[in-house]
Amino acid sequence: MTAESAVETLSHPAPDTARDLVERAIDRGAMVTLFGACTVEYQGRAASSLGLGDRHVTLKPDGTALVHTDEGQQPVNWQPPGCDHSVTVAGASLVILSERTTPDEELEIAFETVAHAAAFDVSDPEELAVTGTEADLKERILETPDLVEPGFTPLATERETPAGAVDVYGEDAAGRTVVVELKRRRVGPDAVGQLNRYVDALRRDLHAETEVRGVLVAPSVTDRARQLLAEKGLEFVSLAPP
Amino acid sequence: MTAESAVETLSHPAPDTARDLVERAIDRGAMVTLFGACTVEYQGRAASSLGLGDRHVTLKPDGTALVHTDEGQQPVNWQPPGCDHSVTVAGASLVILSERTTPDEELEIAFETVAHAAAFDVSDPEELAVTGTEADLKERILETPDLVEPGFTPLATERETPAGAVDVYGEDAAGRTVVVELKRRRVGPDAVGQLNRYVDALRRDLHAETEVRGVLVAPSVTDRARQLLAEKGLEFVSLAPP
DNA sequence: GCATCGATTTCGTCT
DNA sequence: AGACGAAGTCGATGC
Repeated sequence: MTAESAVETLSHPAPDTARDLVERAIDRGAMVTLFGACTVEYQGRAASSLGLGDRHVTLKPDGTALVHTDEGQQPVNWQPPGCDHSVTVAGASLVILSERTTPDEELEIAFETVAHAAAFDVSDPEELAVTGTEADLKERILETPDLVEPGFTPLATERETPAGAVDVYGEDAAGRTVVVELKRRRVGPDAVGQLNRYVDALRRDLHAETEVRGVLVAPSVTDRARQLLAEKGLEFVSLAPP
Repeated sequence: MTAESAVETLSHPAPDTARDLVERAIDRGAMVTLFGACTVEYQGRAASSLGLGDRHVTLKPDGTALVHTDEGQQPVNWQPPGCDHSVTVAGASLVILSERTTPDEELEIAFETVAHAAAFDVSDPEELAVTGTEADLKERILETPDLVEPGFTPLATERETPAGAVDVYGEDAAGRTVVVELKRRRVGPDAVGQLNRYVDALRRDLHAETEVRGVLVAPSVTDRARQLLAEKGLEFVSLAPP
């Protein structure tokens, strides 16, 4: 990150010229972008094929590959971090190959035409700071347990059960065990199923005479989720992250 | 998508020059990319702040915004399709603002330095064709129901229950109701919870004397998922998408 | 518009 | 490496 960051660009380069730039950029750990008409083939956990069209391709120094069309937030094709990228010229085409193992996956991008190629030297020392997450909601409850209900006492977070870890584990004013499942946003049936699994597991694990309550804490619930809560004898408390 | 796709680029432009290019590109429905040192602020469903660093920014004609660092497949910040993008100059900075309503969300990218700016005219007539999905697994079972078990007869797909839609609904050789939940890959406790919700719901809905079996079809299960299946009296059949 | 669920989910954390 | 659950998840479908 400098006032004059190192940038190398080519407009409508010949395949050989583009290959040289991409090869050098990958070698020195730069970020590469390509734009042009290409086809994309993927094989791995699934398989896909994409006919000729204009796309924007990004190769990151960590081994990520992204193929973006003009629509959508998600790339139309991609490869996760840790892949090996290589570039070759096949006839008049520039071919990008991105591969990895465990699982075996391969992404091939064949540019019939490269309209633009660029290499960027990237320096990014900063970490993203996010608020409004489930972790923030948990802290809020640990600071003010009464928000769950008067007399609630947290005893542990991430307490392990045979069905997984409970977000907040505690007891109510009457000494009954309380399992709290937190969600940062409006919840559906899946969250009720999750809470129910934990309550079930603890009822099995703890002594038979121990009463176990399950409380779902979230900003709101859907109708179906509320129905499922009622059927399972579980409770809901409306609360959002700070 | 032409042999000479329209591409406009600037290296180390002045803020005003970059603003003009970005503004014109947005107006004509082109894809915009920017690279340089910037800060990013987000407020909406959550909130985040990102200090100064080199990033690659993409603005798509459908209103998507993406901010990528040198690491990770996911953008460090973003805005989904449907947002309004605007560009202004504030002092020496180029500021990109991306906004939407329902929910109210705002992303502000302030470039201290623009190392590169580009506008791409995109034409992409092709649709992605994917195989190896859950839908492919479903088709496989409908074609050859014996893969679930000899004598299995599918009666409906996406059959509605009070707990959600069942992937494949049918009956076994003895006439018992069978609920099949499909997963394209190895499954954990969540899938068992899902299947259990459907089975529970149907046992309530159907007459008391009707026996309901639940079968999870996936390539494999985790130990915990297998344990939960056993506790709930549910079954597992190993099968992968074609 | 909301609800539900799949996804080549990705990502972080912990075992 | 695998398991488990969160995510500003996104995206597709149905109501």
